[in-house]
Amino acid sequence: MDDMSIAAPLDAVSVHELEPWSDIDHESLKALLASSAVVRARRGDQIRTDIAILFYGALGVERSLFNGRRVLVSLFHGGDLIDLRREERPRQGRLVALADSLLLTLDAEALDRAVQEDPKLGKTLLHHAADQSGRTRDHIADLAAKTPLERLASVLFEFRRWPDVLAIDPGGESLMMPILRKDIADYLGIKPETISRALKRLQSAGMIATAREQANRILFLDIPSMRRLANGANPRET
Amino acid sequence: MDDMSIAAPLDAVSVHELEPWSDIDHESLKALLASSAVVRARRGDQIRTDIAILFYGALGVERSLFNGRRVLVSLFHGGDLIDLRREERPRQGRLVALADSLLLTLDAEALDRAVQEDPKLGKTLLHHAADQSGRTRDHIADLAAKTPLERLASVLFEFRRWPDVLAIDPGGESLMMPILRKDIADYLGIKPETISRALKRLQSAGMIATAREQANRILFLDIPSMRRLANGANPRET
DNA sequence: GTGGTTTCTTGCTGCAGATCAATGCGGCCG
DNA sequence: CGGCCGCATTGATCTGCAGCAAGAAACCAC
Repeated sequence: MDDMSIAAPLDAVSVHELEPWSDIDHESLKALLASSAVVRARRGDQIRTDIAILFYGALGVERSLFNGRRVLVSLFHGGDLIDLRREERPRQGRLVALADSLLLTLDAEALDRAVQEDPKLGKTLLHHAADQSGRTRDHIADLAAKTPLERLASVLFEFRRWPDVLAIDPGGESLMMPILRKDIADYLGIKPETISRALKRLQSAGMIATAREQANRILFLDIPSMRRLANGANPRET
Repeated sequence: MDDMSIAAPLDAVSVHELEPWSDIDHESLKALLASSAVVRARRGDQIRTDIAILFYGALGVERSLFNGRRVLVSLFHGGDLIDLRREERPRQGRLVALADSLLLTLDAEALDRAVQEDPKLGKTLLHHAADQSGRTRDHIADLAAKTPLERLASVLFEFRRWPDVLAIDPGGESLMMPILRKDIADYLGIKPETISRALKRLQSAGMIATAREQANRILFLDIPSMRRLANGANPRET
């Protein structure tokens, strides 16, 4: 991993506190951790691992086209299990940190063994895979058919589900933007300028507000309208 | 399944001739087929099954937004194994036939059993899943960052890999458009008119030609340029 | 603190693709 | 054989986002 440092070793107990992994048998987790490494990544670092558990932060799979065009194919947040073993041709996608992150890199064989020993782990993994494939389909629908305004509303709801973001405001009435405008733009297939303008439109429509003194904090004022918008309703119809 | 008819039963031998399934042990396949139904679907039919092997034709997962906007989230072709069991919320996607198709609907439990008995089947399934997730990522990159011209070039290469299409011209120097313009458009996130115009541009650029007397047949004239275009090179740079 | 760098916002302009509308083409059925 | 219906094409116009550039704000290192 580029420019990444190995952080203080993590013990099974603290991983246990991470919501999605809390029901895994303590011993299985411990064995798995024995083959793992805790890694701290800073924004911009590339991460060269096939399998990882993201503890907190934000990662993305990045692809570059000619003319400097860049796409973020998918986003990962705290609690996600990332498994890129299936990735076809190499060079087609790089895993990069979009925010300062803490993650656990796992050994493929150790994971396979742990799954065999603890059926609950297998179930958790499967559930995560299903969740991620669902997110992927949602994302395709966003990219194929939605306006920038709708895409932004959609991604704001996505952020609202991120545990890191939730932790700051469990009520869910506000969120801190977890990644840069540029990265949101590359994820949504639009330009940062368009994000700015779309945020302004959401404000003047009374759906959101920005917190004074915290420009990067978004307050949700009208969640039902936002939801309709995110689902592809015409803004004039809401 | 709407408006679908059960076709004459298929025997293991004929499924065996389908390329991706040819290395599966004959007995495993036979057991699996015992729990299956061969179904013929016409263009437009909705298919209500979680698991199917597509024999020939074209299927797509369709989503509808408000304002009549429609997205084809993914496309399947002859030889594909379709497994929608993981599909999250229902109503979010429907499996529909985009061309007259012949498929084998499978029983989930029988498939699981067959996988346990024949490791090769499991390997084949995994390979297919990896292939499809790769296609999905390619598709996201297309939607997020490519121009309509590039998207069209990209989907033409995708069609060129379809066995049905290949069967007509094994050399791969031409193809019959396997699905309607409207469906291609909904898959690429553009309008049918734009497809027409993009095809014309590819013609005047000398990359393709249409066969006389067969308007729907595309002849590839300059595959390297097409490939560069599909990969996101600027058309002026090719 | 201060200076420099990166990120975000705002204004202006141009153009690619959507939209609307008309025509062309082909298959199918009476 | 002729008429109809669905699909594809072509043309003309409109609009929303990209592109570019300047300025403001936030962030970082020192």
